[in-house]
Amino acid sequence: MFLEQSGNGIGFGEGFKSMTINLKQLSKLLKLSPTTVSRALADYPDVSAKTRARVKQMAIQHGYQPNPVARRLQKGKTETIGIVITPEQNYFSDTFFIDLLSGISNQITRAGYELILGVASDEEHEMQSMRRMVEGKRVDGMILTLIREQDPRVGYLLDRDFPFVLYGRTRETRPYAFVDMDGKQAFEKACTYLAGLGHRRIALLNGEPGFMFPVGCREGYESGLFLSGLELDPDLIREWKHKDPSQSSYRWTLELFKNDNPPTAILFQTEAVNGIFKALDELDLQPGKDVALIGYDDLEIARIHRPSLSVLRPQARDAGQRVVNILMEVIKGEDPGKFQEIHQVEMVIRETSLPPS
Amino acid sequence: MFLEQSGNGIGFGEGFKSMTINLKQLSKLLKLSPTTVSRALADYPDVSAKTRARVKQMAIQHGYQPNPVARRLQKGKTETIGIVITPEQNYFSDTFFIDLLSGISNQITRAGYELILGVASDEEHEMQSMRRMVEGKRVDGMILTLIREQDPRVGYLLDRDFPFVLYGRTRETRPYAFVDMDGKQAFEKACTYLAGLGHRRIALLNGEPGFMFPVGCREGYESGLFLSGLELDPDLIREWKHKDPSQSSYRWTLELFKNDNPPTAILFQTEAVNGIFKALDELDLQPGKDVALIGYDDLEIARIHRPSLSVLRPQARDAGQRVVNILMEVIKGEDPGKFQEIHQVEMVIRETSLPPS
DNA sequence: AACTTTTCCCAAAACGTTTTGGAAAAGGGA
DNA sequence: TCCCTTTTCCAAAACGTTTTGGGAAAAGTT
Repeated sequence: MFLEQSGNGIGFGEGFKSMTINLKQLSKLLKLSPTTVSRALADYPDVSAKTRARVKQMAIQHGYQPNPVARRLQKGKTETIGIVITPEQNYFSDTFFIDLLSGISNQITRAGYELILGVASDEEHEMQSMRRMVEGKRVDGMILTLIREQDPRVGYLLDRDFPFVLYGRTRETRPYAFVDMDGKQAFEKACTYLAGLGHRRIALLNGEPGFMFPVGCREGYESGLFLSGLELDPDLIREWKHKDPSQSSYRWTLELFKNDNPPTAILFQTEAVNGIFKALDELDLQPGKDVALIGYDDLEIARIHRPSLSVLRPQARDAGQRVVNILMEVIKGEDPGKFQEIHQVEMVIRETSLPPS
Repeated sequence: MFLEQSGNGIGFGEGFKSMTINLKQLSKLLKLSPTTVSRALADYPDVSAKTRARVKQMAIQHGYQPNPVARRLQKGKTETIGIVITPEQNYFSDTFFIDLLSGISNQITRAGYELILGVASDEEHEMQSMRRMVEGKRVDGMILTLIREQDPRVGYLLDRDFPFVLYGRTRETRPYAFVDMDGKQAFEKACTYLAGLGHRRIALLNGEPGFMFPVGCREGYESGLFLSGLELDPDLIREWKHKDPSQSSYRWTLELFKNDNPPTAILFQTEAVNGIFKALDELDLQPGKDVALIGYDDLEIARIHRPSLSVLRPQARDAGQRVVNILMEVIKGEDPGKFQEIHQVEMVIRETSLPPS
């Protein structure tokens, strides 16, 4: 027959046998060297247009795809990006993280790369999972999410010059690449909007300290108050817990209204909305009517709820795509410091942002 | 110096340079052949205990780890498992899917394998993403979730004898491996429990047809009614939409109570709980008091809500681990038909499963 | 002492690509 | 016709492992 090779090739047996053709077989079919076939497919100029066409046609006909493992070995690249998620902090709560992941996956696939996923139960395993990827030469680059103010992962990767991009920011003086949402600007916008409606007592139910994203939210809140000529009242700031957003936000909302001079509006991360709704319900306060609400992240519940929740909406999918594009540049050797993007956050006014009654 | 090799090895330059040692370098350090070092590390019996110890010690000292890409090429395995998720059906809604993923990731890492993730926006891309993995020789096996009654993915994989395991089941006569939750038994249990409390009008707000899991739920519901001597009333069965669980369940709940003889209890998937709560609220019915509720899946909201929601709780993490263990067997060549597991589902009685008032 | 067996090690091949460094063939200009 | 380019192809090496198929030395056996 055509193929002299024995072990390797067309033949059916027990279990899964790859029925795909490899380079050597294809080149034999074409009566060309593997070199030429490889170069033809890679559009090198030193192969004639005629044979290139012939090669490509035959490759398509036989469904030839270069074995990625072999290519990776030769190229010295894994063509793989790593990401580690931690379910404990329920980050996955809704569409937001999935949108991010969707954007990431999308671009990675487009580049012909692979996304490998680690799931870690806590900070320690998170680091462990990342080290396995990095030191085990399993990935060319890392994507980091849910960044902490002091984040050991960033130092680790910087120390060994390993390519990575943050979704978020951290406190680190050395330059690194990141894509972040402008939480500050978002909260400032929401705060001045509410103040513009006449609200004078605006509360902030913020994310847990230690993580970086609440920092920007608070800055924006404070700046918004200032721009609106309002005093900052520490009694109007509370922080919910990541492990248990609903419960903690529930308790803190009740707390807020024990105040002699309670808030007429609350800014918060939408994750915490269930607890807030529940507390308001108990207090016989109607969301939107008695208390204005603006959440950060446009989760399903925000759209569904009646009254529907006004929100700040980050474009997570776009951000995910940018993260990957940047990471590819960094992997190529570009200076990470060049890639520091802060994305604007849109405000969606729905039914819970009325003037005070 | 020690190493004659030039290109490859200890040396710092622009970008990331692997500072890890490879087999050849390690063997030179040990004055042994690469063969022997490799075999020593793999615990072959044909290397003396003394040199084995020496090799291992040196390997640890230099942090040697075999390059996975090279090993994969030689072994003809990718050491990689693929999974494709579809955010559109908001499957990710809460802890359930993450628990599953956590169990999966856990076992995969333990086996030294990798989990690669595809994110697909719809059925078509889902298939496309899977084909890329399978035909591109990027994985040794696939894990499938969110299975449909007629699921083209299963036929595709069976046709080419490619190893896979379902989390769930489908309508397919050829044998295949799966791990599924006993939704039937769960709903039967819940239904008879409610009937035992005296409920005579028990409604089912079920998942969308087309997917497989609502089938078992319905069977269990019907069987539970039968065992309790209750009539099946088609008016008490409704189906919410995957794309929009809260909205559709909200509408259907309102509908249910337009009935002349409205239900006193509802069985449903916890995903749909927000809509149900909202509808009951509007109808001035108190969950648990006026209407008993039992949900399928123990999401955060179920624990948080007051009254807390009685639920059927699948052990998703365990199931994830089993899926991987089974997949490893199938990859080894075991008959997939041998691995068909149906896991029991626990019932957690909380505050919404009281007798009718 | 002369075998046989066991122990311990290794050179070479293989996995499937891509890259390197030519070499043969074809074309062009005198 | 001869030399010089350009075009077109390819053999061999390389990527870093594991496996194959011995082979030499040491240990037993008679």
